[in-house]
Amino acid sequence: MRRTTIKDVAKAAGVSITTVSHALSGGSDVKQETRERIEKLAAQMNYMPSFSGRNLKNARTGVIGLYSRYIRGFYGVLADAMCDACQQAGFELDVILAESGDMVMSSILSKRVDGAIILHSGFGDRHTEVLRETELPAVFLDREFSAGRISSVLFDSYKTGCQAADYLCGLGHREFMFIKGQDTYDGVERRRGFYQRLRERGIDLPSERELEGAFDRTTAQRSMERFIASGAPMPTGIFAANDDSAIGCILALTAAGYRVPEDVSILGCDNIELGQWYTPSLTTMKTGISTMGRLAAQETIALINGEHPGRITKTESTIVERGSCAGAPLSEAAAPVG
Amino acid sequence: MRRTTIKDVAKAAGVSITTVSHALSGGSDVKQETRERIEKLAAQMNYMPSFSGRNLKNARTGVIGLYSRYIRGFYGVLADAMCDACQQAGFELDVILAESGDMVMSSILSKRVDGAIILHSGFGDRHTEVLRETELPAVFLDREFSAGRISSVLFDSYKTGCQAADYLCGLGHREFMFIKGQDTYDGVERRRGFYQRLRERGIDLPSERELEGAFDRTTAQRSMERFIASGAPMPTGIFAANDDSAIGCILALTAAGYRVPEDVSILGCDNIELGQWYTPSLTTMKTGISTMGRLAAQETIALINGEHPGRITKTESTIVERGSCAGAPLSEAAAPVG
DNA sequence: CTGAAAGCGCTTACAG
DNA sequence: CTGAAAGCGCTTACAG
Repeated sequence: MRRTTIKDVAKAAGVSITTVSHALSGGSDVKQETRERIEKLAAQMNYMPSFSGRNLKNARTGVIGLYSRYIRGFYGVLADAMCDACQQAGFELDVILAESGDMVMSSILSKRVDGAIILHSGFGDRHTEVLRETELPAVFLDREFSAGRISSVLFDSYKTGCQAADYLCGLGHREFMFIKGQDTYDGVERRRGFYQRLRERGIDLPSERELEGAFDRTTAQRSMERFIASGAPMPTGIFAANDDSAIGCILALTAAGYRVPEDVSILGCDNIELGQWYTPSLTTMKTGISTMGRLAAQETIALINGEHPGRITKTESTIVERGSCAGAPLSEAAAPVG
Repeated sequence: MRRTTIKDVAKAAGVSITTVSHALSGGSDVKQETRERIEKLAAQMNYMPSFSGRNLKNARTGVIGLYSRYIRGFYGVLADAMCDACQQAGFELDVILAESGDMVMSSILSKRVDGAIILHSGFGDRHTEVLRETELPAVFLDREFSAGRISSVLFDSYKTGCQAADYLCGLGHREFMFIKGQDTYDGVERRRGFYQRLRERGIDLPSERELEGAFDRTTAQRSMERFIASGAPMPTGIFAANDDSAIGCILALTAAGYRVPEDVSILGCDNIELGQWYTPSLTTMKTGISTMGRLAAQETIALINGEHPGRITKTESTIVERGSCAGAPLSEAAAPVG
């Protein structure tokens, strides 16, 4: 690969590299004529300062890194929102796909980014401790942690769980079921809020009515099929830890002859696009992924600028009422048709 | 931010920076005992060679850059597949979100990546010319171009268009419609193949039966509504430039009383996830996004390794038969029910 | 307004 | 087996 350096430009312009640097950075005084000549030459020669050369002196890269294992789906929406916020502030967003927490840490320790946004299940307490020692501005999206220059930006998933309970209770339901997600921050908190609010309302959710799930369609579907096969009475209000699980549930229920929402109401969480096209369309909790992405990027930038120390920010959810929830049926428990 | 450098490690270990470098890079001979002491110290001190320091000497970054404007949806699936292929070859994939072609070019000229995968509508001929001069290994995903160290990896969208025509003709259709996409490589080529194959079969597609679309649901839906309102006879076989447009069409048609696929068959393109859940489920051309991502990453790596000069690779589509296409109805033109 | 020089953190011949 | 020295491409006091 051919690389044009500042030396080449200096030689072509007949000046020192110092003058080229000055002319191009625009900072210090350079004679108008000289500056123009250099700028023209630089453009002509496709000169662009080397990232590494510049960074070695500056200790500032101008890039914010988003560290994750995947980038499809949820992550992509998040990243697009972050990108907008970064560009507005003059930063570039790099999505750095890392297999392990160690790889995330290595990349951070190699001083490639001015700030890091971390959403990686492989990033453990050990890494967090190192991160804190480096004093690099960083934002977590999947755990509640703050210190020095480290913040967290999260969904208020506990509250979301509470809202879910309130909504279903408001429709008159008294018999509930919860479809678990994975043991991530959001999975745990949504569950905790849902149970807590039911308890406050004097409603007990027995453990056999908590079904296994993994944030995907299939696991929830299988769990529900097993529950149906067990012959246990079907509750009328179901909260699934996310939309995919809710859809898996609906699939199993309708296959067994239950009507949604007439017999059973199902409330999802996330507001994925598919939800509005599904039949029945999915009633769900809208968590606001783009908002979170924007907030996370802005928080990272604020941390880089030293505007305030690390802190925890939470964003709230709103309900999206569609076709999968209705008032509780008159009889205590739901039964399949025919 | 605190930064541990090779000097700190050298001082702590009581050796020169040369020895630290040797010990950590693993290459040259260092006494076993010394190496172990240095490795232990480096780990303890959270030392990791600076990306910039190392890169300045090496002229090799170990990173492959994916340059695009967005990362959600389609792009995310692509990036995840690329990431797998990159990691297998010891490269890191960075997704660099750039607003403009100039930004892509600047990033490339700043020598931050060993190879670039480019999927950016803002990257024009002017940029391509500069790219060629830099001799940086690069792969385009959205144009047919090859030279020196530049390859293209593409969907064979012309052939996809041909297959679409063959499939609908095979079902007995003779009256067609095409829903346009945008003027991207794939949009243009899908159209070209579809028309060409119809022509070969002696079928003419009059211009009033080419409807405007923009690869999204809404534009296609509006176009179809206008067509219906015009009172022109409805063809029985429709090929939409992508799945979103196909869904827009179905929305407009069913709202007007047409039955899909009994009255009108609709064939999409892309095989998006939604297609299988939609009612009717969408018959579509599966283009293989993950395959393309993997191929693109492998091609970039081959170019970096100098295995062969730039070239053009195309991947083919396969039909996914579902519920939106059926045999042509007996009457010449479709009519809405009731 | 311009330039010589130091130095950022590393690697790599080269000498010992 | 170990280290002094040069140099990668830049920026930034500093001198003139």
